[in-house]
Amino acid sequence: MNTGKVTIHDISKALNIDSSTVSRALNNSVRVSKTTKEKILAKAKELGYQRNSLASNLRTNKTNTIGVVVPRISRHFFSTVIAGIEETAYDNGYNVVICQSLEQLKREQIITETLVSNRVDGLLISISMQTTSFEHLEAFEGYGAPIVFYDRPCNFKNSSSVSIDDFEASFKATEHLILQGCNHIVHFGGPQDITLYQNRKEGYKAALVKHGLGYNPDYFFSTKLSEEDGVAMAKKIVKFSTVDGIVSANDTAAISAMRYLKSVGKHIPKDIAVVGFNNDPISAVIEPSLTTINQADFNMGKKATMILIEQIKNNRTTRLSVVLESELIVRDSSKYKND
Amino acid sequence: MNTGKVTIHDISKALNIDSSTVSRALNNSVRVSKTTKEKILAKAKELGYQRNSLASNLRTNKTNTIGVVVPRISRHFFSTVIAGIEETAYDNGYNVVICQSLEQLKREQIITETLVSNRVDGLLISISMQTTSFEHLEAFEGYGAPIVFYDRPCNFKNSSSVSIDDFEASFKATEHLILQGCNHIVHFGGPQDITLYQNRKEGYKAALVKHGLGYNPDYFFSTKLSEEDGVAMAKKIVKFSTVDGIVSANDTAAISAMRYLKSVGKHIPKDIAVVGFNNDPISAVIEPSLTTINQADFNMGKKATMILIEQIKNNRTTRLSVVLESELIVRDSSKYKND
DNA sequence: CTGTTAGCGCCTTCAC
DNA sequence: GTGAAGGCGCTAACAG
Repeated sequence: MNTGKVTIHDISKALNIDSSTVSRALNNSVRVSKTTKEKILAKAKELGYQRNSLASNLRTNKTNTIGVVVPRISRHFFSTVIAGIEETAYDNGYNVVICQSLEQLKREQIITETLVSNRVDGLLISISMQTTSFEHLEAFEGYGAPIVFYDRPCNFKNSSSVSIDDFEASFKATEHLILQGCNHIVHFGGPQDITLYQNRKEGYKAALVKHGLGYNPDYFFSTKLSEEDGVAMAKKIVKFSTVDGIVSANDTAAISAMRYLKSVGKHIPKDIAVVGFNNDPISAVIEPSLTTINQADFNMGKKATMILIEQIKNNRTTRLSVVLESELIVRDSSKYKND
Repeated sequence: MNTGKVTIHDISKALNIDSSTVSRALNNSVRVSKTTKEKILAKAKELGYQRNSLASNLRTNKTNTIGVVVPRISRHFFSTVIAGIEETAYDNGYNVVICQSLEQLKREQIITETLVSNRVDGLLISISMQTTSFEHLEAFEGYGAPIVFYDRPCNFKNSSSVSIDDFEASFKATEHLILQGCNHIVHFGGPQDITLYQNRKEGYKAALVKHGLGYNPDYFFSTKLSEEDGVAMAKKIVKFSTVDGIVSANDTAAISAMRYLKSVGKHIPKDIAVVGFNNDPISAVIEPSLTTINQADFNMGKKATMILIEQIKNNRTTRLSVVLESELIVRDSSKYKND
């Protein structure tokens, strides 16, 4: 085994075949005879040849790599999206570079600059919560790399986006509780300057109205949906003894609220039914009674990647906006009970 | 703004300065006058120049990039390790490429081949559960890239590893339960052909022996520690009405067992105390009574990266084995109760 | 301080 | 089917 700095020229010399032929053989070109191809492959293996993608990418001006920017990989929703991205990318012969912005604009800028300087063929990005301007993304268009936004859509030049219909998802969740017999449904809403959370609130309202329940402002909360917020809201609810349902705009608040409610003797879901978004399976192990709205996570990754690859291949950036259907997952809370 | 294919030569021509000087200026070399440096930087900005790292890396034969192979990013333990890796890498001017093996050898092989062909400067890897031979890692040594194993140590050439002392962690957990007054402690063990799980079992035994409780084979289970395994073991425990403590070799089994036990009226932690490894914070929201052994996750990432960078810089691969201390996190189950 | 020269490893016309 | 030649964009001697 060699020291590893083996190049096509080493193979070329060892075999007395020109390096261009070696290159062709290594790329499985049809214009090389089967016998020489075999000879070359054998020698390459013997010498421990390792292709240098830097050189080849420089020459061909493409990297077969997709850059992915994600706010935080540890969030269940995002790691599932990534799974969908990776599957689709690998199936189509692309590599994936995953980077976390940690919801910081500064980091997002550094990351995207690195991706640009490494000339990824395209970008999949869910922008950070701090991101309001998009100059750092212009460089991608600059060298012809298409951009697809996922989950957090953006109006940026000719870029496309894939997301879900928040209004519809929230509507579905609320209607589900109504059909279960809930009459006093609370909404744990997020910051109302974010479109996504506005839409979730509107979906909640629309479902109430449709079923003749009417919207009660006392039943609407707007917080950052943290663990603490969940507990605080649960405490308020205990005072409204009539509340029999919660539609939470995220999972964190839903779960911590449930936990608090149970600790004070409220039975879930008999007394109060809860719906959250994108619950980690681990919460289902512990709280099977928590109903979930699935944001089409895996499919979102697949769809976004498919669109991106299509644009890379056809060398164009046509604006495209895909809205995926959300899915209501109702768990069976009796799973472990009837043994 | 240009189409983006701007090179140093374009700047060179526009300014009538040689491209080598442009290159130096762009790299902030001291051997360029301040005035020309400013002129060059201004023109670069004006033309929308974007450095091509492919070319530069090819030339310098280094990429300033660390490859990271992780079994699964969605697992809380690993995503925390990654946070530690990223922080350390960025602070030292390195980029990070994260790849998931999904515990599959096949994928690990493909991933490492890509990392090699892209000539990462070093590798951080936690091998997949399927990995028993290491040929696919030889290419790294081949071109001089050091390897550091984290969490799952390996005897591979001159590579280093960073892990925790599983024996000590398990011992600590078991002793903790004993000191709480538990006399009949069960161990949910993993596959015993894996050293890690052997060590955890031995730590459990040693603590029992130290405190004069003795090891009872009926109290030891060996499974894959899945959710279903957790429930199945919990069911068995219910039959041993004496059991008052569980040391689980992972979190999944611990959590699902707890859930089952509670569903059949066992109170946690009064009737049965449970310790698991690396619980996701989400489980703490729902089950604060679950005690946790923290595998020094963030620090493991930091430490492994520091070692790797040190080896990259000094261009050597000295075998190093670092064992980090684990930490017992005892939660307060009354957190939400006394309101 | 700046220019000249050469080449990193690979691929791709263009010949033959 | 194979070889010769040139260059992707950048940097590192070596001069001056």
